[in-house]
Amino acid sequence: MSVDDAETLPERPRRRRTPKPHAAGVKAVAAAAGVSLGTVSNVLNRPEVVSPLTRAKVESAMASLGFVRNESARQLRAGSSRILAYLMLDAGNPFFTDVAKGVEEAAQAAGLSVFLCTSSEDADREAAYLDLLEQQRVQGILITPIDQNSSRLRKLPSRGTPVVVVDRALDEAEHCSVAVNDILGGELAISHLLELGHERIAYVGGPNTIGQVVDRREGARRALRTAGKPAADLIELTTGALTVAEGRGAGQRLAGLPADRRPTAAFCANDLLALGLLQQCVSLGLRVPEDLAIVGYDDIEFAEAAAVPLTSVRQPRQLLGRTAAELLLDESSNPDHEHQRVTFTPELVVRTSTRGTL
Amino acid sequence: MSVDDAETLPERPRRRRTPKPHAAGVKAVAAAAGVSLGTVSNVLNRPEVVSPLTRAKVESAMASLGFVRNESARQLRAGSSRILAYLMLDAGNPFFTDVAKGVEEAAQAAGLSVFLCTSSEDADREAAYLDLLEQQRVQGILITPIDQNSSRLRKLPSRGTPVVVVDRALDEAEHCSVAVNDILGGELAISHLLELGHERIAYVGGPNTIGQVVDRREGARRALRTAGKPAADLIELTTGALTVAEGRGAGQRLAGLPADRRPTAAFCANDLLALGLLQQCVSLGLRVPEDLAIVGYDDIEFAEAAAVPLTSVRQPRQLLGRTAAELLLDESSNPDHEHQRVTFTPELVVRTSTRGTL
DNA sequence: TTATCTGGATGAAAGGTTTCAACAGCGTCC
DNA sequence: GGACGCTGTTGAAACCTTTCATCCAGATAA
Repeated sequence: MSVDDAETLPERPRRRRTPKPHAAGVKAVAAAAGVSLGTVSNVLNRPEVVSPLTRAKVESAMASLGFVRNESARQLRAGSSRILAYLMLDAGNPFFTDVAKGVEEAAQAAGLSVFLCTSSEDADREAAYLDLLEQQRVQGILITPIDQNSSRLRKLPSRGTPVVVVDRALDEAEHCSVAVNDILGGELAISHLLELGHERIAYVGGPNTIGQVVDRREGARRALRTAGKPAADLIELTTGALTVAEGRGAGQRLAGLPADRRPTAAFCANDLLALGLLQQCVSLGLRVPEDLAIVGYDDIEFAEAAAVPLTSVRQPRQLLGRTAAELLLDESSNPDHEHQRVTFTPELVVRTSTRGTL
Repeated sequence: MSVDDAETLPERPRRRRTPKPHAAGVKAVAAAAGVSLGTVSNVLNRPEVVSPLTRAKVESAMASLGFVRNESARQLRAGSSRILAYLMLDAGNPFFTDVAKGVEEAAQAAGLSVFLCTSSEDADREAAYLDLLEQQRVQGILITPIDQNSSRLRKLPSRGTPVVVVDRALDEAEHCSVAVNDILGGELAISHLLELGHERIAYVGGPNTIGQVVDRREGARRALRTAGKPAADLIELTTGALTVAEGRGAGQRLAGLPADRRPTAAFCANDLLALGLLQQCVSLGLRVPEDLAIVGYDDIEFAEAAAVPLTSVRQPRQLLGRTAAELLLDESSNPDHEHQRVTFTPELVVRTSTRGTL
C-alpha cells in the first residue's frame, strides 16, 4: 500500500518493550509533587536538607502513588548494600539459630538487616550461595563453612566482600574468625569422663570433613595422652552428619556390642547426636549413666530438657554471633581494620547423664 | 596564567567521583576478550547463541579478571529476581526451620534461592523486613505473620510482590495460604484428654495476638462443648511467647496451685511450651503423666526425645513449606493463577506424657 | 554473477536511583 | 546598592547490565 511510502521519516518511533512490571518510581513521585527528581531523592536519603513544606508534598505523593523504592537501582548507583548474610550449616540445629540471634542483634544495632541462608552441609549449595551473595554485593558474609579451604571463600575478600568465619579458626591471612576452642572442649569432656573412672570411651562424630568433629576428637585424644593413656584407646564411631537421626544410629551400633566390649562412656560431637544416642540407648534398655555415660557438645536448650539431662560442653553462642557481626562491621567501615582471630573458651556443664543422680 | 585562557573548550572533562569499589564489569571483560559488550552478556545469559570459540575467549577473560556479575544491575534491567524469602516467626523453633526446609526443597527444584528472615515475633521487625523485601523486589514472600491484618501485608500483592501466608488461614482475597487445621488440632488434643478421664484441663498459650494460639484454644473449647461441658471449664494460662522459658514459667504457676485445684492435664499451644512445662514440673516434683498429663503441639523432633516423650499434635511441616513455595511459584509464573487456601489435617501422636507407661 | 538466507556479533538505549556542581531567591552587611 | 552567604532546589551524569534491532560475512540458491 502506498501508505508505506511515508517511511521517509528520519526517526520511526521505535517501540521498545514496555513491561511496566511494578509501580511508580521517583520520577512519577516528582511529577505528582511538582518537584524535581533530585528533591525526591533528598527526601528519601537526607530529609533534613529539604524544607518541611516540600517534604510533606513529596511524602504525600509517595503515599498516594504507593511508591516503593527500587533497591536494585539504589544499590547500583550508591554502590552499597545494607544487608549482611549468615550462611549457616544447618538451620535445624539450635546452635546455629542461637548464633544467628546474636548476629541479628549486632546488625540491628548498626541499622543493617540479616539474610539467613543454609547450606545444609552440602558443598554445592554452599558454593551456590556464596556466588549469589557476592553477586548481590551484600555488605559482608558470615559463614560457618563446610569446606574451609574452598578457593571461593578465599577469593571473596580480595574482590570486596568481607568474610568472617564463624565457629572455625582459619588462618587469619584472609579473614577474621571467631571460634570456640574445640580442642579444649574435647579435653574438658574426656578429662571429666576419665575422672569418673571410665576406661572404654567412645567418640561419636562425623563426617571428618567438618572441622569441629576433627578438633573435638583431637582434644579427646590429648586428654587421653595427658592421662598417660594411648590416644588409640578412643573408640571411634563415625557418623554421616551431626543429627539426632545419626545419633540414634550410633546408639544402635553401641547397644549391639557385647557388654564387655561396649564403651562405658560416649562423647558426642554435638548435642543432637547426644540426644539421639541417649534416646536410642534408653529405648534399647541401656541405663544412662550407669551403663553408658554421655557427654554432648554445644549445650543447646534441649540438652537440659532431655530424658536424662545432658552433660555438655557449653559454647557462648549468641556472643559468638554478635562478635562475628561486629568484626564484619569493623572490616567494612574501618579503613585500617586488621584481621583477627577471636577464640572463646568453652565450659563443661555437668548434669545427670554423666554424674548420675548423686 | 595565560594557559587558563584555553577555557574556550566547549566541554571541560568534568571529573566525577571514581570510587571503583568493586571490580571488573562486563565492559572490562569485553575489552579483554576483544568482543562487544552484548556478546559478554550473551555468554552469561544465552550461551547457546554464541560460538564456542568466542565463548571460550570470554570465559577465560572472565576468569582472569575475576568477573562477578552485578546482580543489582541485572535485576534493574531484567526486572526479575531469582530469590524468594521466607519471613519466619522464630528461627529458634524447629517447627519453622522444618517448614523452611520444605521451602528450600521446592525453590531449589525451580532454580531459585531462599533468604530466611526472622521477625522474632516483633511486629516492627516484621514490618521492616517486609519493606526491605519489597524494595529488593524479591520474586515473592512466604510469611508466617504476627499481625495478619497488617495493611502492609495486604498491599504487597497489588504492588507486584506475591505473598503466601504459611501456617495461617487468611481470607484468600489477597493471597494464597497454607495452614493446618488448628481448631481440629485443639479438638484432637482435648478429646484425647477427656477420653482419659481428665476433668480439670489447662490450656497454656499466648500471647493472644498469635492466631494459632487462639485457634487451638477454640478447638479445645469445642471439644469440651462436644463432650457436654461448658467451654469455661478450660483453665487458661496465658504466656508471653511460645518458648521453653515461658513454659517453665507456666510450670511454676501450675505447680504452685493446691493439688485439689490444680489441673490434671495441660494442653500447650506448642511443643516448646510443653517441654518447658514438663521440665519445670518434673523438677518441682510433679509426676508426668500421673499428676499432670501434657499434650504438646507440632511434634518437633525434640518432643519425642524429651524427659517423658511428649504426646503431641503433629503437623506436616516440610509439606507445608513445599506447598507454600509451589503456590508462590505458580502465582508468579502462571498468568491465570487463582488464590487458594490449602488446609492440612493434623494428627495426634500419643506418647508417654499422657498415656503413662502402659 | 546476483539475490537471499543465516548464524553470530554489535552497539545504543533503557532501567530507577543517587550524586553533585550549579543555580535561584532572599536576607545581610558594609 | 552591590557583594556576599545561606538554604533549598534543580538537572544531567553515572552506576552496570540486558535487550533488540541492525549489521556483517559467508554460504546457498537462482
